[in-house]
Amino acid sequence: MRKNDRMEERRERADAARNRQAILRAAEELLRRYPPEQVSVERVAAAAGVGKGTVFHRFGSRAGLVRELMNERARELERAVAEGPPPLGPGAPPAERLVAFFAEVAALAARNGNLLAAHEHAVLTSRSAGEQPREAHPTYVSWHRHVTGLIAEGRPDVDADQIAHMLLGVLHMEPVASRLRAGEHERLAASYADLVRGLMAGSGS
Amino acid sequence: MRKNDRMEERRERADAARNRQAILRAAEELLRRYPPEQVSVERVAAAAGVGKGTVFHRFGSRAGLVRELMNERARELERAVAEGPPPLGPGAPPAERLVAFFAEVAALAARNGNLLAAHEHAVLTSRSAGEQPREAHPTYVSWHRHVTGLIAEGRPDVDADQIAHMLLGVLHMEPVASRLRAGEHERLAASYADLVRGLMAGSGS
DNA sequence: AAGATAACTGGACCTATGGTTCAGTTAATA
DNA sequence: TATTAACTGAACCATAGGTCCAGTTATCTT
Repeated sequence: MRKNDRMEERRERADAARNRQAILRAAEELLRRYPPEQVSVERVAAAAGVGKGTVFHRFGSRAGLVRELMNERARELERAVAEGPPPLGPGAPPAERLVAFFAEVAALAARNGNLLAAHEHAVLTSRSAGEQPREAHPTYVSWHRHVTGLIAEGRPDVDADQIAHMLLGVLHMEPVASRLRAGEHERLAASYADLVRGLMAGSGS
Repeated sequence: MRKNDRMEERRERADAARNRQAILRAAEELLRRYPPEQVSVERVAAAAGVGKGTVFHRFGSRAGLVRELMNERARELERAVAEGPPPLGPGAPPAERLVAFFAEVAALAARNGNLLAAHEHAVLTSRSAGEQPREAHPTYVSWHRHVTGLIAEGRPDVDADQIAHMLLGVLHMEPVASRLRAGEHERLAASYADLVRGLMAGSGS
């Protein structure tokens, strides 16, 4: 029921949009080069050329900032999964869709260095109480639903919900993440494939 | 090359040993009842009836304290795995040993509430640089070696090392951990069994 | 175009917490 | 009982997330 695009525009002033981008890009750059615990909000603000208050005004908290960064990255994959060509998109058998999905996720994680670790770090060091845990993150929810659905399709006898959590959680493991940062995402994808194919092929016992 | 037990005793004065226990038990109790971020070192010290400096003198850092707590818990399982009766101990086929191992680990984690999360939290919030990451923890190394060996035994064609990291990492997932805290460790164990049996039954493709 | 309005900005300030220091205390040894 | 080395704990420090608010500025209204 909004009048037009100008009303939309009014939501964010031109200078605010500029600073928003500057902050996001600065955070991205710093996180690419340093471990999360060395990237304080203040440092991000300085690199973006704004005050610390601005960052908190726009993003609410450190966690909010990192979350925004993750959303940016995850949107593309989300679309490919929902409506792209098989095996990632609809049409292929569930086992192959899962294998493709995890390969894609691994590649995404590898391309984005410390982002996952940064999110973990941000959630854990957030002092404002209202911080949502990782599993409430829209992207996580969406991925989890996708994986759960595919598992259930191929293996109606297992606890798909739980196993989906387990498989997705792997990305947050430090030993896994460090290899990801080193670019070895194909190795992770291969192991995902072994696990998933084994699971989907198995029967009630 | 030590002379006798008394020399051993000299390493820790009677009052120190008492306080050491008091600190450990206080931390344990607090972690059972509150999430890790609400259990500051100072609060532990107060509950144990000692000063904060004492805690740091004995354990080096927050992470050191939690690590000690974890070691206490893990020792028993480690022994059962190395020399206990099958299927946990030697003698059973690798797939069954893995299933038994993960069931045991899940039960251990469930019994100890927030300990795993606390360790994660401690490592991440530690400000002293020298903190070892989780995968350098002796217990983790030992578990990882065990799992790697069993996987390799049954499936020489997969990346056992990597998959072992993935399977062990599951315990640190927040959605998994929260269910664990709620006592649902059998559900986790069942899913572990599904994954492991599928993996171990599968062949090269 | 000018005034009104609401949003944006940024730096001073607050607070929590992990960690350090060191002078005094006390258990073990000879 | 004297000596010594370890233990203790309270005051202190540094850092980083988060809050505040007075001044600024884009956008809307008339």
